[in-house]
Formats: sequence, structure tokens, C-alpha cells
Amino acid sequence: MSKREQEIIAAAAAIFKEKGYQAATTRDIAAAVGIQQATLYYYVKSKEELLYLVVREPIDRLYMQVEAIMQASLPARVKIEQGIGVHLAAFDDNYPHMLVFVQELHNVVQALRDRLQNFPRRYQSLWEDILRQGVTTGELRRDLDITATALMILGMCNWMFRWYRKGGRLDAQTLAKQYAETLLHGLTARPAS
Amino acid sequence: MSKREQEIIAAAAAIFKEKGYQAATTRDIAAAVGIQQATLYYYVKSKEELLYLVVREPIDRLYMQVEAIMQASLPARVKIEQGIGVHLAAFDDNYPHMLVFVQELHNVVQALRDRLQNFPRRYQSLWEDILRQGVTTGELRRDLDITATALMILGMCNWMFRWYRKGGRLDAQTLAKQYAETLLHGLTARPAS
Amino acid sequence: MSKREQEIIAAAAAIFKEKGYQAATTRDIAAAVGIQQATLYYYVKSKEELLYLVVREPIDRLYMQVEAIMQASLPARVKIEQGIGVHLAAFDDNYPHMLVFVQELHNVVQALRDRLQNFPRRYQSLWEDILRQGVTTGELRRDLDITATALMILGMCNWMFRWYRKGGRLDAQTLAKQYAETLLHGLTARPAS
Amino acid sequence: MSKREQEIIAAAAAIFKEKGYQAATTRDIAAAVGIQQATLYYYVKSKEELLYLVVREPIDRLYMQVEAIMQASLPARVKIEQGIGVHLAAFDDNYPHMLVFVQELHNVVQALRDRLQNFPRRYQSLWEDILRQGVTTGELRRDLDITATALMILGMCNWMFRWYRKGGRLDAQTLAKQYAETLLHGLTARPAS
DNA sequence: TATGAATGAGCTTTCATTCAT
DNA sequence: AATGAATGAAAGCTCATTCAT
Repeated sequence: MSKREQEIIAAAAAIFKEKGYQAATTRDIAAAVGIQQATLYYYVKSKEELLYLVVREPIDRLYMQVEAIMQASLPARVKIEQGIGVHLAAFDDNYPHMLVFVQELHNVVQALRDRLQNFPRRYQSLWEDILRQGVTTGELRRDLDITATALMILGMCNWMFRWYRKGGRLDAQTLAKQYAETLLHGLTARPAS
Repeated sequence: MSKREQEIIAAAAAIFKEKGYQAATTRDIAAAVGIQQATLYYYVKSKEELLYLVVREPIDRLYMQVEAIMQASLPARVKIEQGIGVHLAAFDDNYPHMLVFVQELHNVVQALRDRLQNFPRRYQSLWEDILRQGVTTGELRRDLDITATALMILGMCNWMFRWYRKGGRLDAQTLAKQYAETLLHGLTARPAS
Repeated sequence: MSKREQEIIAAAAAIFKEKGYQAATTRDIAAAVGIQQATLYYYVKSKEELLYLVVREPIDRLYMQVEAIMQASLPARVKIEQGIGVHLAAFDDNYPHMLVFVQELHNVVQALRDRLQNFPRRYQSLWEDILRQGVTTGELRRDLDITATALMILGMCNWMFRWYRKGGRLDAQTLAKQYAETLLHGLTARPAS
Repeated sequence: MSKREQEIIAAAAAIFKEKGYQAATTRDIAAAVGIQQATLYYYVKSKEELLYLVVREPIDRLYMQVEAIMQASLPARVKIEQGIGVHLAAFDDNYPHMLVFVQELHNVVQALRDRLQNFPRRYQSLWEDILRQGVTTGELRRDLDITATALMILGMCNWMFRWYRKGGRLDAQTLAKQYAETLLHGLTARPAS
């Protein structure tokens, strides 16, 4: 992948993030790179392809990281902590890309979802596996609804895309720790034992 | 508000939900109501206005409900339970409208956000208030980051827009109870006391 | 069909004729009608549809006319004369339309040919029928290659699209008579009997 | 002319034939040769030049052949037979090139026609000369319209471009004989004398 | 109350061509 | 002899919106 292509993908990520995929124009993107609109098409087949390119790599990496965590032999508690950690870190590292993913996937043609091999479903399954293991080993509450809980975790993590700003008061790792702590032990104050 | 206008808003909600605001066309919406594109403009000033109309009422109602909960004299635990309850119920009752709100507001001009009186921020504050009260009374953990926790709750609730289907396995009230339970006491299995 | 639509089709015929279908632009056509390009699309679905509309009617009429001739009970000689007559008259009456047909059909998507129900093949068959009848009745030479002769007739008639100008020295009916005469009796001078 | 240049011209002929001049792209042609688009321009000045190169040689050769026939001292009947023979043979030998010529010349800028020294007109004149000679010597019917007849002959010959396929049922020489026979003596069955 | 007709602005994409290397 | 990179110009088409009726 040439340097130009990387520039284009980065610019596209930023502009998709800012305006949304539909509202972003190829002219915008080209201008951000400092090239002509036509030149964009020398590097990229279409606007939709560009969306795919923006999203592909961080998505793949996140999947593989959580998959590795899932397969490791660790207590569920640690897997959950680490999983939330890498998820939020992905936002921290690739904010525009992840944001575009979370924000746009829904409104975009099926074709893209297919090319990402139905990532959202597969990723959700990974989390369900982690939770199921935890229930099986007795570490987690037996009455958990696995699916609902997985979606709860994904919800609280993905929602970052609405408010997270790199360099803000809350950095991703601090946040991950707090989320994991609350998720595992609840908001309720524990009686001083 | 005439019956026609209500029809138009309902149709717009459905189509914004399905295709997203940008991709939805005024033609689509008119066709769904069974009128001409031009007729739309007899009832509604612009497409953006339509988005506002779709979103305004359920948003206002939700705000008022949570505000009432916040001001009631109840334990934080109950406020959180009830707050999650009304939030998810709002999705249940007005799925397309809430979804449009959660999904689209972000990409739309500032003007619209102003007309909603910066709802997202105000709504977040409400939840922060509830949490702060709980910490003050000692009911909730003293080390909570109020903002992060509020955002965590909003995240897990709003994420419903990605997967919730009325009449599916999980109804909104069951889900609300589970979310509240996990949020308050955590995933971890408690020792049989 | 509104007056505007007719204007558009006429303008399209003229411009397709002049520049060819590919080189003609929808901007050209709109300008010729005196409307905006966008207005074109209020009346016509696409450029390709426009080509179809230009070509459809004269083509259908020609087919029906020759079909009627074929089915009449007349000597082959007369059928041939009349067939050439209506064929050349079609050019005379609808020059741009027929020309567009003869010129463009070949380079244009299969879809169009399908919509015209494979006119060229069917039309050729009609002529083959006429010839076959003539051979059967003994009026025409027994050694004729029916297909080759049909194509010869179509060739000499269709070639008009390359040079015919209404109001030129040769009008279509004169031409038709001469072509029929030569076709039936040859170029060779007959001995004064 | 280098071997590469010949390859390019042949490829261009094939692609112009298949898609038409306008729809053919320089990329298509380059790809067919196995070179880059830019490399094309090392060998050929422009796409239009390429059209000229495709067409020039077979056209020139045909002209010279018919010119020689015209100037020979032969009966008109034989000249016509031979003329049709070489014309159809030109299609047989250089199908894509001749087809491109017959099909495309019309839509292309005047400049190109000039470079071919107005071939169509000159070629038509050649045939008119042949016919005029035949009338003068009394071999052909005195009432012939020379121009119309020349155009009739060109029409039936050129129309081959629409249906001829090398190796099909009708080979060019058989066809030429039949066309000449019909042209000279007509379709009408002659009384057994 | 409703709409047929029209449009300005803008979109994605294509393409012949150029040029430094 | 060949090409990777770039582009100006233009194409077909869409859409929110207007307005006379």
C-alpha cells in the first residue's frame, strides 16, 4: 500500500467521521489529501471501497485480539477486563476508523458487511463465549442472560464513539478499568467488611 | 397537528430508520404516505424539520420521565432501576423515532441540536445527578467516576437501537431488570451466604 | 404522452442521429428542448430509455406494415415492390428515428434489443417469407438463397441511412420503384423484343 | 511500422468492432495488447489516430482494386461481378477493420474523413463510372439512375457488416456470385426458353 | 388541500491524455 | 521503450425544494 493510499484512507476516515459516509463527498476527501478528485480513483475503486478500507484493518485487529483473549486460559474476570481494555484501546488508537465503523456499518449496503465477514455477529459471539465460560466455571452469576449481557458490554464500550476525545479527561485505559470494575462488581457500595 | 401531518411524521420515522436520514428521500416518504413529493412541503418546511418532528416528542417525554424520577425521593438503586426502565420503554414504544434520534442526531447540523435544547447533554446531566445523589447518601461506591458511569449507562441503554426488535425474545422490561441488576451488583457470582 | 415528452423524443432523435448515441449528451438534448437537464429526468427514466422511445414507434409501424403485405394475397413481385416502398417510406417519414435505429442498435445493450422483441431478426423473417412464397409459386428463381437475398434487400434499403436527405434529388418513392425494378429484373438491358 | 504498433492496431480494430469507437477505451486496447495505457501514446498520437490507422490500409487496398477493375477493358457485367467480389473479399479478409470503417466513420470528426481523402465519395464515384460505362455501351439498361444504383450496390455489400461471420454458412465468394447474378438479372424466374 | 412541472446544485465516476522518470 | 501517477473535463443521474395553479 503506497503512502498516497494511506493518506487517502486516513483522510477518508477523518471525513467520514466528521460528516458521515453519505454526506462526505469524494471531493472533500481528495481536497483533504491535496489531490484531484479523479486521482482518488487511481487508487481506490469507489467510495464504498474506501469505506471498507477505512474500517477493515482496525476491525480485524480488534477481532483477533479478543479472540486470543477468549482462547487464553484465564479467569473470566480477567478476560472481561482485558477484553474491555483492548476494545477501548482500539477506539483510542484508531478513533476515526472505529467511529466510522460503529456509526456507518448500519446504513451501508449489505455488501460491505459481507466483506467484513459479518464482523459484528462474530464479535458478539466471542463475548458470549467468554461469558458462557465464566458461568460454567461458576465465576459469573448463573442467572445471566448471555446474549443480553454481551450486548450490554458492547453497548457501553461502543458508545465511546459518541463522546470520546483523545486527550480528554478520561483516557481509554482508566475508563476500561472503571468499566470492568463496575461491570464485575456493580455500582453498589460494599459494606465495609 | 392534522392527521396527515402525523402520518407524514410516522412515515418519515420509519424511512429514516430504515435508510438513514441522508439516504432517505422526500420522494420515499411521500410515497409511503401516498401523496406527492410537493405535498409534503405543504405540511412540513423541510426535510430537516421532519427529522426534528420525528424526534421531538419521544425525546421530550423521556426527559420528563427521568427528570421526575430524579426528583422523587427514592433510593438511588430504585431510581436507577426505574430510569433504565423508562429509557428502554421509550425504545419499545417509539422504536423508529428513538432510533432515528440515537442514530442520526450526530450527523445533523447544529441548528437541530439547538432546537432540542441540547437534549443529550441535559439528559446525561440528569443521570449524573442520580448517581451523585447515590454516592452522597453512601448507597453507591464512593470511587465512582460520575461522568464515566453515566455514559456507561447511556451506552448500554442506547445500544438497543442496534439490535432491539419488538416482539423478539427479550422484551424491554425484562431487559431493563437484568441491566439494572447487573449494573447494581455486578456479574460476579456471590458466595452463597 | 405529453407534448413535452414528444418534444424530448424528437430532440433526442435528432441529436442521436447527428452525434451518435454514445457521443450525444443528455445536456445536449435538454438544451435542444430548452429545458434543464434535470427536467429531462422528470419525463424519461434514463438515456437508454430515451433511445428506446425514439426508436420504438417507427419500428413497430414498419413491422406491422410489412407483415400486412406479407399476409395479403398478392404476387411476390407486388409484395416486394410494396415492401421496399414502405421500408423506404419509413425512412422518409421518420428519418432521424430510423437512422438512429439502424445505426445504434448494434452498439447498444442487449436490453434494448430485447425490448424491441428482437425486431431485426423478426423483420428479416418476414422478408424471407415473402421470398419463399415467390419461389414456391414459381414467380421467383428457384435457385435463390432465401436468407442471402433477404439480407441483400435489407442492405440496400437500410443503407439509405447513410446518404438519404429528405428533399434531395431522389425522393423515397422514386427510389423504391427503381430498387424494386432492378431487384426484380436486373441491371442488364433487355433485348428489344 | 514496428510489430508492437501492428499489435496495437489489430487490438484496436477488434475492440472498436466489439464495443464501437466511442465505447472502447484506451485502457481496453492497452490491456488487450498487454501494455499500459500510457504506453499506447508512445506508439500512437491519439485514439482518433488509432481509428485512422485501423481503417486506412484495407480501405486503400479496396479502392485500388476496384479502380483497377474499373480501368480494365472488360464488359460491365464482369466488372460488376469482380467489383462485388473484391468488396466482399475485403470484409472477409479484414473483418474488424472494414466493419469499423463502415460502422464508425460516420460519427467521427470530419478531420478523419479528410485524411481518408473522402474515400466514401471517391469509392462511390468508381462504381458510378462502372455503371455509366455499362449504360454507354448498351450493356446495362438505359433508364438506370446511376447514383441510386451505385448506392444500392454499396448498400447491399456493406450491409454484410451487420451479419457476416467468417466460417458461417455463406462464404464471401459464394455470396458475391449470388449478389452479382441477382443484380444483373433480377429475382424473377425466367421462362424456360 | 394538493400537485405537475421544473430546476440549481451537486454527486460519483470515467476517460483521453500528459509527463517526469 | 515503457510506465506510474496525475488530471481537466465532462458525463449520467439524483434530490430537496419551489411555484403557479
